[in-house]
This record gives sequence, structure tokens and C-alpha cells, in this order.
Amino acid sequence: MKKYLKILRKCALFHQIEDEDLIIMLNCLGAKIDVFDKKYTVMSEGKPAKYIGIVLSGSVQITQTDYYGNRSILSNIEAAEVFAEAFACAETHSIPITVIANEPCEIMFIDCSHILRTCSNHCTFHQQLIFNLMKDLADKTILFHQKLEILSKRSTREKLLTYLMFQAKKFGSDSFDIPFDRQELADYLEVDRSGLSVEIGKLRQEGMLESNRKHFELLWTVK
Amino acid sequence: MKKYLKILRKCALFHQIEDEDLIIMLNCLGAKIDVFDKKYTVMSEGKPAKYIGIVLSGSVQITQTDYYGNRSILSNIEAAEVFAEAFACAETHSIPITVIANEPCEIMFIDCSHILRTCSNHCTFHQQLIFNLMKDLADKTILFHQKLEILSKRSTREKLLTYLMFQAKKFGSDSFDIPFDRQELADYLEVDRSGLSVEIGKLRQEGMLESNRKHFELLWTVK
DNA sequence: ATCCTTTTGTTGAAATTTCAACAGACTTTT
DNA sequence: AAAAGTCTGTTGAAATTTCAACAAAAGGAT
Repeated sequence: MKKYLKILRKCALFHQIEDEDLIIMLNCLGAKIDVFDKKYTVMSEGKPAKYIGIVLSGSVQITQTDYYGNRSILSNIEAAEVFAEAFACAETHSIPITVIANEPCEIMFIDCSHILRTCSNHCTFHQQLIFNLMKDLADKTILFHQKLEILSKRSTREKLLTYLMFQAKKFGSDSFDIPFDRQELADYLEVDRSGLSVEIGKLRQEGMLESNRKHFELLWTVK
Repeated sequence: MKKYLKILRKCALFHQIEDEDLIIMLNCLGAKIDVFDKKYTVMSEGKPAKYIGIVLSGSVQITQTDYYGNRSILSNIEAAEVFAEAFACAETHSIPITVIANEPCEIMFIDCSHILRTCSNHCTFHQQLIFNLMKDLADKTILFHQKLEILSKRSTREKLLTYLMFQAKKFGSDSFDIPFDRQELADYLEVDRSGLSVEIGKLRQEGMLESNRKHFELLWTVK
């Protein structure tokens, strides 16, 4: 477990918890670690919403597929980030999402019921953990709110520009890489891939941006 | 404050907190109550994200308006429900939403910093409050997730059907009233009002549903 | 009961998105 | 280094959505 301390310290869930305490707590919570190869399913739709997932290395995609087979990508989760926490905390019976490894991954799973019901040992860090979980959920809500703002735009162009603006804000720079290829970006923005390519081409022609595959550079000033 | 106990007891934020304790806590937290007439602004975009709002009577709409003046409706908040908690808990500097009263309303405001930083009196109920807040945020995330599922549908028809399905599930019945008129429903589903009316007409003709203004009855079996 | 206002449904034209299919560029594998 | 596979950009046609404008229906006020 110790080899993961470096990344776990960066995880918002464990803010303000000392290394030694963290090790004790993870034992107490019965944390388990699994590894997954690229494209493997980390969690699948319909399964019980029991576990919170924490990405220790690699990254995963949160996806949803409807009965016509249309994939939609909800979000991309990087190392040190948490996923599926809302379903586990809300004690939903089953999760409505599928989680796929983007690359070889190590994932930590924690049974959420161990977090929600204070353990018999009365870890003193438990209250801090719940507080951190609350902060994490608030941040997730903000992120979902951003995604709603993107999807609420009516045109492919506006969806794309809104997304790029949020990314620029996130990275604090007008030059950044996105974690999606074209098809994935289309599935994230919920638009047609070819239409998206056309729109990117137009923006390039208009001098609004430069882009090469996953790299983007915004050339219009975000005041 | 006592006259609001009946509704406050129904608020998820105060689960497992006894009446007497609740009164003490609300004082401790410096809760304030304001009243608003129909269509008045309860909170406006850009203002500091300091307060959590609780609807004591009436209902409010969470809206967002872009620079072209397109209104989008994020959600409808009924009595005993909470709003703006995510922005306050995540300590965002300003809120990106505007809250409008649907009808005459009484709203309780609590400065979130009083919740996040345990007060000097060390109320014992404080930990319970934070736990409840976490649960509430998890539930909100689920709701946002549902809205994302609606907006991720590509056609007006599918957005509408997905919304109606969630409503039927929420009310546990195929017959229910929605809290929106046509224009508001269009602003919630992020589609054109006239196109929405056409789609409702088609579904009626196909025998999929019956509807009259805000009342809907689903005639296809959700297995 | 009548007038005034708001809401809903309709329609046709314009704009946009989706779909399917393909070619060229780029990667990865052998 | 060649072959195979994946990703991106293009294109034209079909389907859908948006927009604007108006009429009918419903609700409120006097």
C-alpha cells in the first residue's frame, strides 16, 4: 500500500490526513486494488453501486450506451481522481454507467458503506474523510454543471467553443491537449463526428484556433 | 422559527436532528428568512456563492441565460428542497445561475462557511449536518446525471420521452403533472418550443400518451 | 359576459445536424 | 520497411431543428 502514498496524497478524498493515518484508515476501510489493461471494463452498468473508485495510475472514461448503441462519454477521470462516488453515496441500487480503462490502470476500490457507517474502531480521521467526500461531491456537481452548460448549447460550434473555453480555464492556458480523439470528443459533446470535424476546420480557417489532433490553441482572446 | 419546523423536518439537510437541536443549530448558523413575490429574483448570477438556499414555501426555478438571451432552465426546486449548495460548498467565488420565484416564496439562507468551519460552540449536530449535506450533494449529482442523460439524446422526441420517463419514475405513476408550461419545458429540454409542441402532438396521435397542458399520462408500458 | 393576456398548436422556409461513404494521413504491428 | 489498422477531414443527400409568424384556446380581470 505504501507505494501508492505519493498518488493518494494528491487525492482530494484524503486531504488533511497524515500518511500513517491514511494507511491505517485504508486497512480499516478494506480498500482493494485491481489492475486493468487498456480498453478493459473497470465497472459496468447495472452492477450494484457499492464501491467508490480511485484512479492510482492511468486514466478511465465514464461512458453510457443507450439501446441503439450510441455511446456517450460523461467524463474522463485522471490519476488521483475519484469516480462512482455519487452513486455509492446516494445508495443507488445499481450504477447507470460503464467505466473503461483508457490505458493500463491501477484502481483502488473502497466499499462506500464502510465510509457512510462510522467503523467500530472510531477512526478519528473518519470525520475528515466524510468532510472531504462532501467537498469532492460539491466539486463533481460543479463539473456536471459545466457539462450541462456545454450540452445546453444548441449548435455543434457553440458546444465545442464552450468546451474549449472550460479546458483553457482548467489549464490556465490557451494552449492545451484534450484527453479525447475526434470520435471521443464528438461522443462527449453529443454531436456528429463529421460535423465536428467540419466545425473545427471552419474555426481554423477563421483564425479562431490552431489544432493538431488532440492539441488545441485558442487564438481568440477570452477577456 | 418554530412555525417552519414542519417543513424543515422534511428537508434532507436536517435528517436525524431533533426539533430542539434544530432550532439551536439554526440560530448558531445564523439562518435568515426572506420572502419573495412571484417572478422575483432570489439569487442572481455573478453574486458571491456564500449562501445555501432552502425553500420553505412555494417553489423556485434555477435558470441560466447566455449572452444571446437564451434562457435555459436547470431545475425546479420545490418546498423543503435545497439549492445553490454545490457552489457554496465548493467555495466557488461567484454563482453561475439565477434563481427565480415561481410563486410567492419563503426562503431560508444559511451562510455555508458556518457549516464548513465547525462553530466555536461545537454543536454535536454539526457532524450530522455535514453528513446530510454530503448525502444531499450525492442526490443532486444523481439528478444532474439524469439531466445529462436527457440532454445527451439527439432528438427532441427522445429528450422528451426520457424526461417523461424520469418523471413517471419519480412520481411512481404514469399519470402526473410537470412543473413547466410548454416554453419552460422547451427551455428545460433545450429544444425549440414549436418543435416540442409538434412532437407532443405526434406522440398523442400515435397513442403513446395523453396530455393536457401540464398534465401527462403515459400509455406505453415502461417494463 | 367581455376584453385582454398568456399559452399552445400549426405551418413553411431556412439553417443545421446526421448519416454514409471514402480518401488521405498517421500509427502500430509484423 | 511494408502492411494493416486507426483516425481525421470531406462531401452530398436526407432528416431534423430552428425560426418567425399567426390563429385558436384557455385563463384572468373588470
